[in-house]
This record gives sequence, structure tokens and C-alpha cells, in this order.
Amino acid sequence: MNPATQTPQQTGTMGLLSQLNRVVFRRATEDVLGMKMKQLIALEILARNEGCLQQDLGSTLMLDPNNCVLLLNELDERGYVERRRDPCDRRRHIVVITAAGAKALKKATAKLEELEGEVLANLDPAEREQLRDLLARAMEGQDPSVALLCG
Amino acid sequence: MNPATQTPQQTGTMGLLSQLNRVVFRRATEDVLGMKMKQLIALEILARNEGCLQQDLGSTLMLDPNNCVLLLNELDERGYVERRRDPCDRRRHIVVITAAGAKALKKATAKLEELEGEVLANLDPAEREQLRDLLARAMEGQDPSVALLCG
DNA sequence: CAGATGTCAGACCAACTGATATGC
DNA sequence: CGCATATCAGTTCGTCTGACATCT
Repeated sequence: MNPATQTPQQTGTMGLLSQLNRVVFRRATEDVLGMKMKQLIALEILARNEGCLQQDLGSTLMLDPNNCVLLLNELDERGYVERRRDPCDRRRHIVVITAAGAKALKKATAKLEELEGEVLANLDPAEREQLRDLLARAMEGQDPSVALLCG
Repeated sequence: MNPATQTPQQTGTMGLLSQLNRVVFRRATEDVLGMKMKQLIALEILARNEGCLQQDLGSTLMLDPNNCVLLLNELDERGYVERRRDPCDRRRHIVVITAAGAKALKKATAKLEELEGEVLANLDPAEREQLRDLLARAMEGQDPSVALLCG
């Protein structure tokens, strides 16, 4: 809290990324969004990829198969998703978002965008789009197993 | 994993931020950096703010005072920081980075920048700087209690 | 004494590890 | 039978809550 003593040294991009993410996480509570941030991201993916495989969802979210089950259990209990057996390979599950899920997602997304406006208050609309574009392009460069996220 | 079924709907900026951060976290393990990501960020702040107050460090990292103690215990055990009583108010601690801490930070930062190059492979150098600038400017707009991070 | 700071111990939650059941 | 998928139970880790000691 003593800006005068700052040296010219810069904080790394990854550190800034991590900290800004922390700001968002601290504010994007379940109370605000109506669901957990993780659930929101999962529903976003499911909304854009109809009938996606459970394992693909897991790999895109970078979750162990294990953790993916837990996440889907939560979403299932709330009635936001359904798990159906894949007729081609009955070991697999196909996950689909329900109407209730889509509705809840819409609400949560609106809240998150509100929050985004506050967190990115220092950036004008063009810069915000630039930021989004850069983040999206960076994500596209990741391991293909994460591909479902990119639109 | 079925790009053909993607709809035009976009993933939100906050979702992308969260996911890209996850990519970094998954890869920035203690094995790679020689220390935890959190420790690295703390040392970065201490390197740029000589003799900063423990509570200011905590608020910048968005840690409870409690958690801040635990983090400093780890760094102290490794000999990376020292806690000194503030002569002005002997309830307070002033935290300083040691020579060993600075050395370890330098190493870890180099590794993190290597990792950054891989994670941001899709962006050219100008775009990476643009991204860093946007993130830094966004952070500057946060609550003043987080100010130590901004350079 | 009241308030602030830092510390510790116990509770809590989220994520990882191993074992089981089903289907290929 | 070996392999893959999903599920559950036990463990571990990081984080939060409350009590305590020191100092102003």
C-alpha cells in the first residue's frame, strides 16, 4: 500500500491472470449467480454442444472422470441436465441440458455479465472485446481435448 | 469433440478467463516451478514492495489474515522471507524477501515464462503484450486493497 | 479496557486415489 | 480375458471459523 516504493519490475502475465481470476471467483458466489461458477461453465458447454459425451465434457473442464461425476450429480439433482446411455456404446453417457438448465443458465449468465462489467470497469467496450478475443484465441491453442469450450 | 454441432453462442469472457487460468494452474506445479504458484505470486509482490506490511500482502493476495500466516510460514521455513516487527506499531509485521527468496523467485519466474510461452502459443509477441496490458489495467481498477500487485 | 494484529487448532469443502460394477 | 467407462468410498489438501496472545 505504498505505491511510491514500487520498482519498475513487472508482474508476470500468468500472475495477473491468476489474480484477476481470483477477483472474479471471490465475487461470483453461488448467492450471486444462483449456481456455482463451475456449474455455469459446464452448462455453457452443454448448451453449445448438444448431446456431448460425459468424458468430453470432463476433459474440456479439465476434471478427472471422478470429479465430473460429482459435478453432474449436482446438476442432475437440480434438474439442469440429463444423462442418457449412448446407444452406440452403452458404457458411455451422453449429457444433455434440460429446459430448466437452459433457463437457469440464462439467468446466471446475465448476473455474470453484470459482474464482468464491474470487474472490467477500467476497460472500454472495445478493449473488453479485445480481451475476450485474446483469451479465446489462447484457449484454442490448448490441447485438443479442451476443444468443446471454443466457439 | 464434435465441432460441427457448435452453435454461434459465445463463451463468456469470465468463463474463458477461468478456464485459461485452470490450464496454467494444472501445468504450473511445484515440480515445475520449484515452489507453489501462490508462493511465487507472493514473492513477486514482496520483491516489488520492500518491507511491506503483512496485512497489505494478505489483502493484495485476497487471503484471510489466517491464510496469510500459513503462506508466510511456508516461505519462512524455506528461508525465502523474514518477518520483522514494525517499530512504529509492534503488533504489526513487516515482511521482507531474502536473498535466497529473490534467487528462487528468479528461477521460478523463468520457468513460468517458459510455460507462458507454451500456454500463449497461439498469440504473437505483440498480442501477448496486449493481453498483459489489458489484464494489468483491469487489475488496476480493482479495490485499492489489492494495489500492491500493480506495477 | 476496547480494538487491532498475528497466531494457532479444529471444522469444512473441494479435489485426488483406489476399488467396484457394467459393457465392449 | 483385457480394456474402457462411470460410479462410489476413503484420503488429502486448501480454505474458512473461532479462540487466544500480544500490543496500542
